[in-house]
Amino acid sequence: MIKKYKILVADDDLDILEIIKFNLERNGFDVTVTNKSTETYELALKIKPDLILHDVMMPEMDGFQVCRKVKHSEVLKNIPFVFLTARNEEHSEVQGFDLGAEDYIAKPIKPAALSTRLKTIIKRYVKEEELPNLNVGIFKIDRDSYVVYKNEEPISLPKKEFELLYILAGSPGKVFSRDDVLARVWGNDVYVGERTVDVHIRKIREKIGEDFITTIKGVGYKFIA
Amino acid sequence: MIKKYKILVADDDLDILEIIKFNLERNGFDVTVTNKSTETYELALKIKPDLILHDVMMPEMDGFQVCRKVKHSEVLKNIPFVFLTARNEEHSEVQGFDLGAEDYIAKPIKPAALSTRLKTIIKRYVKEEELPNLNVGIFKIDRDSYVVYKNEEPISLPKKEFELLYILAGSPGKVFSRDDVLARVWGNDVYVGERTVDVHIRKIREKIGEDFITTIKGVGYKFIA
DNA sequence: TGCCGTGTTAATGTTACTTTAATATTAATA
DNA sequence: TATTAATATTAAAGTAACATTAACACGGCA
Repeated sequence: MIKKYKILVADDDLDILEIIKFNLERNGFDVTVTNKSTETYELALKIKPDLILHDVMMPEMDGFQVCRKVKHSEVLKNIPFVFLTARNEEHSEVQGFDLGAEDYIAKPIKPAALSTRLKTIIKRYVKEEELPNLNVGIFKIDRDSYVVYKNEEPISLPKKEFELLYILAGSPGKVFSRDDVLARVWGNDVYVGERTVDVHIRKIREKIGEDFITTIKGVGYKFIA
Repeated sequence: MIKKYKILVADDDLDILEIIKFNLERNGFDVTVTNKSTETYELALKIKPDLILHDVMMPEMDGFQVCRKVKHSEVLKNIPFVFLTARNEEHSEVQGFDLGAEDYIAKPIKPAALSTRLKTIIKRYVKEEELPNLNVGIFKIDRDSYVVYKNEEPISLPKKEFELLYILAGSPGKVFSRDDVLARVWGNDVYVGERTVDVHIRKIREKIGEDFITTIKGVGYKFIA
């Protein structure tokens, strides 16, 4: 499962919203938009975005007000808040605003740059939980190199097979239903058939041997060490 | 990656700020400006500039006061602090000020000269971290000469190819995503497409041989020793 | 000025991974 | 052992990811 970052975008210009949404989604973000800054806070509470991208100049509430409100919320205050500013607006005003370490992006927006920039900002905040390498029985499962060692023999697995084995081997003996596996390897919003899991299990068994993953009929699969 | 130096500029004249900002940015600096000397210190704490360029004569706090404050901060005291002085101000006053090894620049400013001058000053302070040469398997990667030796055979690589190989070979076996590579070789604020990495990998493989960089589909590339 | 080397992009080709669907096999149980 | 449900197996279709090539832009330099 590739972590899909959620971005909340607020701008009163519907065209800009459209452009941003289109481009970010094409780059694998999960995008929610609003054209009313009064809604930003409620929306943020609801969807818990990984980043808020907010126009500075908006009717009713400006970006600074929204930012302050967000930063006073226990739940939301750790979400990076990025300002969108028109080129001729006062950048210094943004810079002077006590943002913690917030950032700002100037319009007009360069789509290619935007995704990269946001990813960088998110990564700075959300320190990816480092998933540990595993040592289970005769197997060593090494995420750094995407290689599984059976005793000393290196076996290279493609992504899905690797992640599936990683989940199973992470809790040896525990049975995972196909639904569990799909949720954890494919993610909660990807819908593929359950038989797909069977096929991947087949591939893994071919590569690491038949004796390490057992089937519990009517339940699912488990890894045995 | 070319290190992009951050300059913090303080001057009460907005026109001068504009000119300086424009010219420094054109020369590849990352520029933050303020027209309030009372803000300099806070801003510096926030953005950690590589150099502070500060007008001497400013309302509220003059440059000397700001400089003193900065030099008393554990975090900031190693940042070079450069004074901007009007031609008819007392240079001797600046020279007499106990600056450590600070510098000053006289207005009116010659844009072309400015960038060069600042670069020189920064380099004097910021001793570039010395990256070590690598010996990995049959390869020797020599930063001094930008040459890769495969056994004894010297292979000359252009900059980007060299840096890319250097990153990969620096952690043999570890998989680097294209994003990782872009961040580390191109830097966090340069936006080129991911396919660019593929092309460079191609060039490197052509030169050092096909068997040393492996592709992990869906993940990235790794160097094997 | 024109050429060469480097870096980037875009277009196209190719590979191999993923998913599905069809069929076979196995296990439970009556 | 016949029936059924569940899983295994396989091949084929679909797709995503990567490889390759060519074209262009740009700067340095003869």
